[in-house]
Amino acid sequence: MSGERRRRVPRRIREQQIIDVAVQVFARRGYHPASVDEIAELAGISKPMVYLYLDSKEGLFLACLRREAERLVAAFQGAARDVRTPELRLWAGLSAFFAFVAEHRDSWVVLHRQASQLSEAITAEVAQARRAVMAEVAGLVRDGIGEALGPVPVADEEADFVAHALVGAADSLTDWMERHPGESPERVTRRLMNMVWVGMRNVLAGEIWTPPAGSGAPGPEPAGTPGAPAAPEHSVQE
Amino acid sequence: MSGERRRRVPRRIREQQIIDVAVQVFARRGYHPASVDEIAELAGISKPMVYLYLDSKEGLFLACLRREAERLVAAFQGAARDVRTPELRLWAGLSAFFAFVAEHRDSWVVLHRQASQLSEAITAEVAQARRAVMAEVAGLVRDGIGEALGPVPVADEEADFVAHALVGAADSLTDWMERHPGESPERVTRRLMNMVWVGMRNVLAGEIWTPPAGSGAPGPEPAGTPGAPAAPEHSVQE
DNA sequence: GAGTAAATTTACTGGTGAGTAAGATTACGA
DNA sequence: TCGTAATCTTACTCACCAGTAAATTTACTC
Repeated sequence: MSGERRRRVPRRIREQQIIDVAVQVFARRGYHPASVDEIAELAGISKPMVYLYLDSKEGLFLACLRREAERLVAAFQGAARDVRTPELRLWAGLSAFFAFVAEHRDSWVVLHRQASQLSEAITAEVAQARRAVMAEVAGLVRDGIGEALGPVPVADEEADFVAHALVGAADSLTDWMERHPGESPERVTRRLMNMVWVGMRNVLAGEIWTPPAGSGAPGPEPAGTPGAPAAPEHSVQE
Repeated sequence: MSGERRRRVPRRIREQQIIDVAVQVFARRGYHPASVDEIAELAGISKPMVYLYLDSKEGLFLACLRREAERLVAAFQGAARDVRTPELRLWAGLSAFFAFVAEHRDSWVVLHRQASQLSEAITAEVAQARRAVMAEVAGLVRDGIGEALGPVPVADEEADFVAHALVGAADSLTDWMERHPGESPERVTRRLMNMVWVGMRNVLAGEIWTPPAGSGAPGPEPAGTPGAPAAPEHSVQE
């Protein structure tokens, strides 16, 4: 066959190669079922190299986590930078998120789906990453709404609520995108923004929608609309 | 305590006891790190019993999955039944969901977080359960909007989009609830409904919100999509 | 071309956990 | 009372996999 001898490669590069493969394998199999042997083999290397460079399986996973999280956050912030209004920054951030996931599906799987049932350190890392994203989004929300709505005392709690809903929706829409390859990240973003933009303002300004009273529905009755009209009229001050 | 001899128990009951424990352990540790030995021990039973009744670790997990999914769907549908308008049904369904998660956190963890990186059969089961939930929600959305908006041609695709966003948001808000124990499921539901109700109509009626044109908007999409046939990239109708 | 540090390998250990064989014990009806 | 079917246990096997010891080879420097 080919006389292709396995060339030696400096540590930095090898590390990245290992992490590249590891992200794929972790995404494919999940943390525990993934074996270091397989990762080493796919990386065209022997197992002790992995341990020499990344310390342990957990260390390897942490490295994957950190690198991919950094990339995602960078994409998010990079898109939002240099954009004037907070509304547009939110748009840009979401758009970048969808584009990122569309292009680096493995990264997203590792970051999100796989990182639950792991040992302390990892769980902490993931939780921190998630908190960071939440904070970022919550900030955009707060700023965006603050500007659009004027000096309204926007409680952090409210912004946090909106951020959670937004991130969760975006995350879930990731699956939807997978089944609709024709959809561009921009289009998905537009739909999502359209879906929540007005509502965000409502929530942050205090709740407006209430479940129409009566009608064996759960909960107390604020008794706002007696006849339970199908669509509670919203203050859509666009 | 001491003199208490271990009574024999008929199969049906033992199975439920085993599943009870398994749900806890799977939720706590995750699928792979969970050991059948531990589950057996906590169930006050020896390992072969588990294999006799549930066939395998995978069978055990599947049993957990099926039971908890059934419970969740039952709660969801039970709440929506006997409610007149679709809008209220959606409200009732979401409310029931939040109440369920608040009360059976382990069930939700098993159903959602743990069920990703597993062998064929399990992945399929989970995917099916998720699809069922999505379909349910999408149906409510379509009906609710259809009634509120009159005879509008609501594409299934649009309803599916909204359903994904809704379910994802609800899922994520689960975490938010954990950090806000004072919040009742009803209140969370109200906020979420307030946030998306108007937007849903917008999305289903065709997109309204568009990123304001020009303004140095995010253009970080250099990679060629110039000839994209499916989605007109810059349909920024002002 | 030595000399040296970095890159890399072969060949192991030890522990853990899924799954099972073979049999012991209890309830329960005829 | 006795049989028998269901319930339950002890005591294994076997494979897989994280992690390591010790050496071996390559590249780079002087």
